Amino acid sequence: MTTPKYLQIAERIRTECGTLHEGAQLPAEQELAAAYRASPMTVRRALDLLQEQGVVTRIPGRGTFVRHGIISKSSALTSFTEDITMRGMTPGTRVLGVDEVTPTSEVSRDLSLGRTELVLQLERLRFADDEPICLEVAHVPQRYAKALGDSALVSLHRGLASIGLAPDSATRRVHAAIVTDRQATLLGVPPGSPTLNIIQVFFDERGRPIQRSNACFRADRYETYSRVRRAENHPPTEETE
Amino acid sequence: MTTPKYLQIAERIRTECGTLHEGAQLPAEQELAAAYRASPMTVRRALDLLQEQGVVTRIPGRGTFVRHGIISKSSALTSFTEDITMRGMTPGTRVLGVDEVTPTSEVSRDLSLGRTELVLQLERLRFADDEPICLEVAHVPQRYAKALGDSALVSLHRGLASIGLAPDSATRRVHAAIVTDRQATLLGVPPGSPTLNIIQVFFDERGRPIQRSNACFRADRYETYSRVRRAENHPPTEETE
DNA sequence: AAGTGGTCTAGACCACGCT
DNA sequence: GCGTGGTCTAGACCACTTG
Repeated sequence: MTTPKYLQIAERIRTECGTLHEGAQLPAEQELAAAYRASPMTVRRALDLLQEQGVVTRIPGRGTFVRHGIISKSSALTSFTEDITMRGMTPGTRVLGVDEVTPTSEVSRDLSLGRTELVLQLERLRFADDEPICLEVAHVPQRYAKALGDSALVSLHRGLASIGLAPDSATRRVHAAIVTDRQATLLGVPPGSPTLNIIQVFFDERGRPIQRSNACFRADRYETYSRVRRAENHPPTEETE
Repeated sequence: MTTPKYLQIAERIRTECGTLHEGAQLPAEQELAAAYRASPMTVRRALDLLQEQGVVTRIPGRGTFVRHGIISKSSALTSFTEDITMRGMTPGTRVLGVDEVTPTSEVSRDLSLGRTELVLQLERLRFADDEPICLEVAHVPQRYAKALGDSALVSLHRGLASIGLAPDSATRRVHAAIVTDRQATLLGVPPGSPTLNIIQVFFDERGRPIQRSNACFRADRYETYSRVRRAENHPPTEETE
């Protein structure tokens, strides 16, 4: 077994949750332990994970309950593929277009481009279990895109990483909007539907912008979930550095 | 001892880290277990917490090391007032209603309420520079609300903090929607306008849920912004596409 | 009183980084 | 080979909710 048992159990429970209705009660931890032939502590750890990811809620003295919000999760630097697989669904992608274009002023500013620099524009329709979820437009400075070749069509981040430009941090803006006609058609939602838009600018470890992404999600199938903590206050004594 | 031992140990190790220099190696888990007179699993859980909070780094086969350099979690736990002030605007609030109500099943789950427990519901219209931008509905378990009195009307978070229930962490869900008729009227936007909805559940330092908030923002006047970093795991693993 | 999750124990074995 | 963290066991007791 290369993958830890608690992760295997978490996956099995996660898919199990997919077949249950919202608010359904899961078997008690001891029963789960017996069912999956593991010790209570191991099952507990799997449930800890699922709770952290918003898949279940646990109420002391009551039980453990299913909680499918919509999709989502994103507190760290996550990709669409990670987000979807983490919810037990199968991600898919259809490339709609690849072009060299003159960037808009907003793209140019976000990527710190020179005045004459072009960008590679990659437009993709994203799926979860064969249903369209997201229309994404990505931009990469042309000087990086050349080194990418066709690997960009497979996985943009992996392609960038292979040429020494692994994303290390990102800025993220989230806002709501109404679908455009084109978005409505591609996403298969009626006109007037709301969308959740996430604009990210990725930076490598040296702080250079390497990619911008404008992702438009169906609001009825996607939400973000994250856990935040109060500012970390303590290095109480000194921070001379 | 009402507070769990692993939390006590985490606090002691945390303060211990404050007196050590960056990168200093902590004693092995077994030594820590002996020093704090706890079992290995309990110490492990304390270290899990500290690692998640960025206080220490653990490297398999090497050891556990102090890491008080970084901080700046993605988006910290902020209140509406802090948020608006930080954007250079002047916050304002109008209380629309205060009631004791039977919670919906969703509120009940999020706050881990007993089946018969009531909640204090506080509905507020929030302003930035005298313009309405957010309609917020907050819920507090009745057993806490009693100790609050009228201080809740001034500042909910400050009131909770004054009775020893300072928010320490929160879960945050963000999704998009279309205004209801009532929201449109209160926020002063036309029907069919998009909204950015943020549902937060606040927890005290012991992880007990103390408040839930459902905030509905005008999409034309509000977006979230955050900076995220790659997970601090090991350098070169995992995909980000 | 019964059932649930929350905590805790006192060990075990493994994979890994080192020398 | 040694020490480290990572996983896992098979129980135990407690606090809590519910009938």
